[in-house]
Amino acid sequence: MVTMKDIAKAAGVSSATVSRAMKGSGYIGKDMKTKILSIADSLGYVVDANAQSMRTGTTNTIGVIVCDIRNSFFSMVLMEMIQELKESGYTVVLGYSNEDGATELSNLKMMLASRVAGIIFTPVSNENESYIHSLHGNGIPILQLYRRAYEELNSIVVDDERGAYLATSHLIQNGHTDILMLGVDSDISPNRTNGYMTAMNEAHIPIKKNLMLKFQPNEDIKIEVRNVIERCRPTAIVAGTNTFGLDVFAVCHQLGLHVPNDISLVVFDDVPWVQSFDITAIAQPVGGITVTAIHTLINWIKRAGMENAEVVSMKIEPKLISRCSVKNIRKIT
Amino acid sequence: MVTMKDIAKAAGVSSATVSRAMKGSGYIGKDMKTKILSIADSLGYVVDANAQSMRTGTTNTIGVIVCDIRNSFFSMVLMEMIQELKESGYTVVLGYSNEDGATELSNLKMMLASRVAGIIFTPVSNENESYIHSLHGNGIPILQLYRRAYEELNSIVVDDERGAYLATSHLIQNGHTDILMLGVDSDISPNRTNGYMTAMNEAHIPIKKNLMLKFQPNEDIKIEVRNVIERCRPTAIVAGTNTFGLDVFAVCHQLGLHVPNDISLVVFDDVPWVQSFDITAIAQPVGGITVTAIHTLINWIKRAGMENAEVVSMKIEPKLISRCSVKNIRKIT
DNA sequence: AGTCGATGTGATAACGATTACTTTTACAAT
DNA sequence: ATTGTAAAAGTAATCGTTATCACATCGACT
Repeated sequence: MVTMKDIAKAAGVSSATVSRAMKGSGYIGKDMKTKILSIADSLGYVVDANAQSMRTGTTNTIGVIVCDIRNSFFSMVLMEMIQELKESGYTVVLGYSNEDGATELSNLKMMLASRVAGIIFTPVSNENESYIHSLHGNGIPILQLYRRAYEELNSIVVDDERGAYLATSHLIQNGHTDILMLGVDSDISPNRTNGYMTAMNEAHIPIKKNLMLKFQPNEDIKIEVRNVIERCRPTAIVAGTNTFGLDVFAVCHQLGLHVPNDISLVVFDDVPWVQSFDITAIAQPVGGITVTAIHTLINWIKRAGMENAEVVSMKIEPKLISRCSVKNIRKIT
Repeated sequence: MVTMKDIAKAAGVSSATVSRAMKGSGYIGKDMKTKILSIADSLGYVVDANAQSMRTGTTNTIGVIVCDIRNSFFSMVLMEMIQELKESGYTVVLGYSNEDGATELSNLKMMLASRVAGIIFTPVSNENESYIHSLHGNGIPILQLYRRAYEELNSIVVDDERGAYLATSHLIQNGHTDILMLGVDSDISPNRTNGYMTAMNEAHIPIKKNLMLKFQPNEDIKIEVRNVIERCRPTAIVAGTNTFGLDVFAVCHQLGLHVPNDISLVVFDDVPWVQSFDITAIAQPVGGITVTAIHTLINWIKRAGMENAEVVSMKIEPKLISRCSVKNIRKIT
């Protein structure tokens, strides 16, 4: 590898001058600068980011941990983040927690070893609290995205409760009362089922416990959903994640049920397959929220040292996108 | 941040001893080792991977560049890779080329700056040849995955031509002759349409040029597909990527056509939505190929210095998974 | 003429972990 | 008692970059 020393030798100057030419900082002669840059270019010089960060004590690396890449929603989020971070000059170190706390922890440790300048992650649970705190104590800005497991940490989330409320209300407005809610079971966000309950209560529809279920985010729920559909015959379903929505379709296919004629469906997250199959969806604003998250984090990084005591906790409004997967079954009056 | 020096001071030894205790290499007393490790633990010590790599001249970082994360297939590939690399002790730096050569190049440069130990990527085109060569010249093992843009570089790909052949043959066996091929247009892999042609020729079915199309991998092909379907009324479609498959469904929905009754469909890549909607698919073996790719790359890294002149170029067999999206329209004889 | 300040460059010391080399210690073999 | 040898631990240099300090040059102004 070509180093600054090599360039210095070729240009007949010291490596300090080469450094100044590269960064454009400090006093550097105009001619010398162009000369050095052209030599560097011809030798194929590339900075050693590791050496750079060791000397400066800072890196331009951001750690990102996603909980589930199979869920297209998180793929979209990841894509947006990478693009935005790259534009801001950051390198992304990627971890994958697979909804598992221990894996999340080992990823966090790896990122600390890489001396990341900040971390964005979708927490799996709140079981890594002490470690997260030690990171925070080390001055590493941490941002929770889409889930808020740690109250005292910065977070940007979508109002899931509101989303479930919108979905359920929409179904109620279309005449449905036997609505199956496939919620996410997690000590972090029991919110989606709350929204369901609010909408049902508001419409004075009694809630049947058999129709309000909670599952692990990465659970295969086909068998249970099939049982519920056969036993309770709901006329509509709210799928709390888009993978749950896929499972619903698989079950409907097994049972010969058609959406929306036999059963209506609203799905969380407006991902490509949901769009192509024209499914009514609760859209979480991926683009906006992601860019906001990145810029927020970068701001925290830049004013390191300043105590940013205030915990930022943003909550973003989801939208219902009405498409063709909901049938109006209201009796004509 | 806690350094080895801090631990050394606390333990009353030199930092060299601390280093030996950490690595377990060289001569180190048993008691001293446990003592040092416990002190390190209580102080919350974490190695500085940057300092480590500067000193040793090697990193345990692998660069991964994906071309399209929206395509669930690549999400699955990425997920597998991260898990496998993590198990092998590597850190992943992620780049996203978005099917764009210039973006690919800037990602490659970033990775060189990070002094990655190796690169796995799905090339966009062969336009970055000279830069790729310079990386190779710098002794960085590079592996092309799923696409082979650079002949002289190691590659692991699936036999796309064979996949298209399987898909087309399957449709022909089910009585279809007017088969629309939605291929991928790229100077890298014109193979999928080749397989289509082979199958058609074998069955002595004349190929209509209107039915053999090529598109950019990330192109929105809905309008063109709609036009072709309306004009040519094919009875079956081979979607060369699963995003093309989604577009086909969107168009069918617009036109009121149902799969498989009105039109049959075979899709490339056995991703979650394809499984849930019970679509006949050409499955590329994600798990196997990915693990193979990782291990291959790690082997190259480990025996750096040895000239590994032979270019590894693996081609893996795709499989047709027969499901419910193909209708048998053969006349009963 | 002499002082000041602005500018250009060199020399050098870190950053934190590793390692070749050296020193010390312990203990066995002669 | 002396030498030999292996284990344990210390010393210091090194990786590539950059920040700090020092030095030199030049023009301008009192």
